[in-house]
Amino acid sequence: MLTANRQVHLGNLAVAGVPLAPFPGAQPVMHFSQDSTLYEEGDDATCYYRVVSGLVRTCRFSQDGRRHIDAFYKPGDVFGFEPGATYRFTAEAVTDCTVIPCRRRGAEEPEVQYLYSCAMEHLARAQAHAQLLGRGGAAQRMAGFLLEISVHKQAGVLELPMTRQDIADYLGLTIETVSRTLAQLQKLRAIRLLAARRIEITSRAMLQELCG
Amino acid sequence: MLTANRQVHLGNLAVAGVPLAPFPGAQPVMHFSQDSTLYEEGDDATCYYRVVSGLVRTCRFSQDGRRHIDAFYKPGDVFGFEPGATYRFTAEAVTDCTVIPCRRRGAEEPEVQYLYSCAMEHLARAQAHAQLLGRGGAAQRMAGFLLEISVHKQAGVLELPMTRQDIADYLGLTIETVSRTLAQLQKLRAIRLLAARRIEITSRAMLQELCG
DNA sequence: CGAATGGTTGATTGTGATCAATTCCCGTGG
DNA sequence: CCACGGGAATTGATCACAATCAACCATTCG
Repeated sequence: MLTANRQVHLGNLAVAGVPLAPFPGAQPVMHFSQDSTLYEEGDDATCYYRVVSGLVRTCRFSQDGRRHIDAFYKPGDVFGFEPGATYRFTAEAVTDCTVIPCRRRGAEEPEVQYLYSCAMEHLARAQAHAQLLGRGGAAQRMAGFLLEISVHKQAGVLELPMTRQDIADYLGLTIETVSRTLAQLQKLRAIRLLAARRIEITSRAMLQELCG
Repeated sequence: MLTANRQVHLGNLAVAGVPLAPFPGAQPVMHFSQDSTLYEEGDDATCYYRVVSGLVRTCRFSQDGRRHIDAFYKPGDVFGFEPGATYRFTAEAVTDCTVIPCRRRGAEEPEVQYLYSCAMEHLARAQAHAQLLGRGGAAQRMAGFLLEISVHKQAGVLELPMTRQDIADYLGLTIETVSRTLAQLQKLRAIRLLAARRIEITSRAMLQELCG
């Protein structure tokens, strides 16, 4: 088992001990296994989802075969709502995961109120992502990514649920560059590579300085 | 005069002849001259705005001095609403422009309904921007940019209100690369450079193929 | 044990950044 | 009208960084 979010209690909808806001119109939970597809780009956007456990990615493919990862969603995050009638991204399970689907209804209250806050949350993330990609260097992007996924983590040790390819496609780099850049950050004493998927952040300050 | 949106009628709030949706809580219009600042990152986000005429950019500076342009807003677009209490970007006038400010009120109906659709619109744009920046080549980014700003334009000739530096900061490139890439696209017969700020799109299909 | 997958490391190439002149475009003033 | 000046844009030469191509290593699984 890659992920181990043992604190999930479906009964009261709490993740890691933190109770979640009510999720209007929730349906029974669904399980997906690693690398399976939750929905595909172009499908009718009948539902949006909240992640209960595991990690989900939304992505899209260019016609030259390159994959662009739009975002990662961790427990508590909501994804899959759309301005239009169809999904603009494909959603896939990075790890085995559990999600709560929720039928889209015709923009009633208080659903809109809730969705609005979600949309703003997503907006901020997408803008941050664009800024990350606009920044020149691989080190800057990598530093930004590490800070992004380690936010809300007080402990210095990160478990990365995603592969190097996932990271590369999220940062607009190649796996080789991701690997080299991590090695380089380790040489700078900003991080320590405990294992391929385990990273200790030894100097958050240095990462922040790197990504500006 | 750089911009010439002569069809603006303030009386009935129409832009280029197309009537705009009502703008709840609108205040008297404001004018800003080229390169002036509408608000700065960190200011209290008291208002959001709709562009009546001209072009507005939202941007942010990294501590190494590099500028990242988040988005351009043209007549009819709404910008400046925020998840938090302060602006996360600086807004500047690319050209002389006129905007309608609107006080943020405490999330009442039907304001939220309206803001929700704006947020989703912004979200889609920010995601598209991130994807543009994630794509490798300068030609791909440039092609994507040209398609983006020429959408809703049937005529083949584009008037660019922004400088090469603006384009560069939006695409995460340098002005030299922007210039060279445009020249290259011209050699491919995808566009024709009529003047520095006038571009004719001769093959939209080729641009689409380039950016995938 | 061998195959498969994911990750790292090395050598080389290619693309865009950087540094450095020019050229173009406009508005101004003689 | 033309000369001039200044900002914007283009073009050229070189350099740096990440992509690519290619082995190689580590771990897991049959």
